[in-house]
Formats: sequence, C-alpha cells, structure tokens
Amino acid sequence: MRIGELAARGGTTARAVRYYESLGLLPGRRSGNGYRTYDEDDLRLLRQIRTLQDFGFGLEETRPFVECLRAGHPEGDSCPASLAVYRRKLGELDALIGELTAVRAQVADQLARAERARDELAAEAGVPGGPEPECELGGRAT
Amino acid sequence: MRIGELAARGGTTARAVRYYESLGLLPGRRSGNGYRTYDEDDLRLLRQIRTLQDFGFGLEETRPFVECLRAGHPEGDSCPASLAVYRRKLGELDALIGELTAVRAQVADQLARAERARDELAAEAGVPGGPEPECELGGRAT
DNA sequence: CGTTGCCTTGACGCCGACGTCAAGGCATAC
DNA sequence: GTATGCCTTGACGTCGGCGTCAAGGCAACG
Ligand SMILES: [Zn+2]
Ligand SMILES: [Zn+2]
Ligand SMILES: [Zn+2]
Ligand SMILES: [Zn+2]
Repeated sequence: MRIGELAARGGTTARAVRYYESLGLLPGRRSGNGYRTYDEDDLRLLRQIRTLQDFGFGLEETRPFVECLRAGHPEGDSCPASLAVYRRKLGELDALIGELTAVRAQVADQLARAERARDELAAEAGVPGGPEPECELGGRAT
Repeated sequence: MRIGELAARGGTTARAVRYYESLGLLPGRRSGNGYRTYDEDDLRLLRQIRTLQDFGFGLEETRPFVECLRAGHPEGDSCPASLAVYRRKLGELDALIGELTAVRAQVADQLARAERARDELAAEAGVPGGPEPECELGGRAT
C-alpha cells in the first residue's frame, strides 16, 4: 500500500503521514521506485495515533503506544508507559474540566450581574430624567 | 504613568501592552520625550482585558468590552455587544466541557480495559507456560 | 506519444499572544 | 562623565500539526 491509500484508510492525509514519519512514529520503508510502502501493521499504528489524537493527545504522547505496537504487543496500551500516559491525561482532563467549570460559573455570574445592571438602568430610564440609553447609542467619552 | 508601571499594575508586561496597542485595544498617547503615557482609565482598560484573558477570551473578544469602557460607560459589560460575547462564550464553554467530559470517560474506559487485560496476562503468567512479561521486557517484533 | 494521477523533497505559511534579542535614545544618580 | 535603568522601533522565534504551493519523477492508460 502506498501513502495515499494508507492515509485514506487511516482517516488522514499523506502530509500528516509524512509528518508522523518525520517524528519517528511511522516507518519510512521504500519500494524500488522510491515510494513509501506500508502494510496492515502500519495502518494499525496510524489508527492508534489518530484515535489518541481525537482524544486530544499530543503526538509525543502517542509514542509509547506506537512503540508498544511496534514491539509486537497485542494492543498499543499493553505497556506500563502507555498506561502512565492514560493516567496523566486523566489528571490533566480533570484539572482542565475543573478550571473550565469554574470559569463558566464566573462568566455566568458576570453575565447575570451585567444583565441586572442593565435592567436597573432600563427601569430608571422609564421615569423622567432617567439615564441615557445603552452603548452604541451614545456615551460620554473621556 | 509610563508603560512599565502600567504593565506591572495591570499584571502583565510592557511587551503585551504594546501588542494590545497594536491591535487598537489600548491608546498610544505619548509625552514629550516619545514615551507612552497612561492614566488610571487606561489601567481600567488593561485590567478589563486581563480579566477576560484569564477567562480564556481571545483578544478580539475583549474589544467590545474595551470600546464600551472607552465610550465612558460604567462597566465594560454595559453594552449588548459585551453581553453577546458572554453568552457566546458560555455556549462554547458548555460545548467544550461536554466534549472533554466525554473524552475523559472514553480514556477512563480505555485505561480500565487495558488494566484488566494486563491483570489477566499476569494471572496466566502465574501458571506454567504463561505468556511473556510486558513491554520493555521483550516482545516479538514484526 | 502525451496526459493523467499519484508520488518525491523542500520550503514557507498559519494561528495567537506574546518572548527575546538588537541597537539605540532619554533621564536620573553618583 | 558614566553607569544604570527604563524607554523606543524592528524583526525574528516560539509551539503544534499540519496546509499549501513548487518543481519534478514514475506508472498506467489511450
Ligand atoms: Zn509489518
Ligand atoms: Zn507493549
Ligand atoms: Zn483618560
Ligand atoms: Zn457600553
């Protein structure tokens, strides 16, 4: 199989495959005419990389999985090094989700506060001598 | 106040301040000697930018808030445009948190499955004729 | 024979938010 | 005077994961 077919079957592009090879994640065997040539094992490697990429793993983080497969082990995550990456990633995900959740709450608070302020201004505007309308409609620039 | 003091009081660097100015987020007033000069209002602008940055907003997303403040409105989020950014961001955060949570679950599944497979191999290894040890300890490369 | 299609290497572009020199000007302190 | 420290513009570097030409080779089809 040549690079185009490998890429298509792996759900990516030839350019990406060459890039993975440049990182040493995929082999660079050549056939007589100089074309890269791949077998089903290589497709497994590529699919392992893609799966992890879809999980948000960086390419370097896929290396233990790839090396595990290349060592002939049954799965890319048969090795302790791969399990360690899983665990580290779980920690990172939890931390990130926690941060994002906290930020979400803060942004929701800000929105609520700003809407409340806006409504109060609108209520005052209902009475004579109330404040001017909102932004874009004019303001007292400094 | 000159750029160094502004940056320090705003919790950032002079380089960042110049960058914000290049985007039109901060003014570029100069004093006689060519130095940039700032007042307390500018510090409010900078702090508004930093706060939103800490929330993960892109600099372009801070523009409505900054323009609102520069228009003399009481808060950066007094304008509908700012509120719209808040709401859009809430949606993005919810989407992102959802994706990350789903990924977290998948990674946890993978980890559990891999650990189970490892333990099964270890159990079989306890009996004679069991499989070889894990990765890095040897494998039948292809 | 030419045309098409896939392949090759090399190299620069992109995104965002700056960091990091380089080379020089201004102002205060000693 | 000069040493120090902050300021100026300009320009290139960073990180990741490729995209996108450019210029040319190999193979099959008609
Ligand atoms: Zn093979
Ligand atoms: Zn292994
Ligand atoms: Zn002002
Ligand atoms: Zn406003």
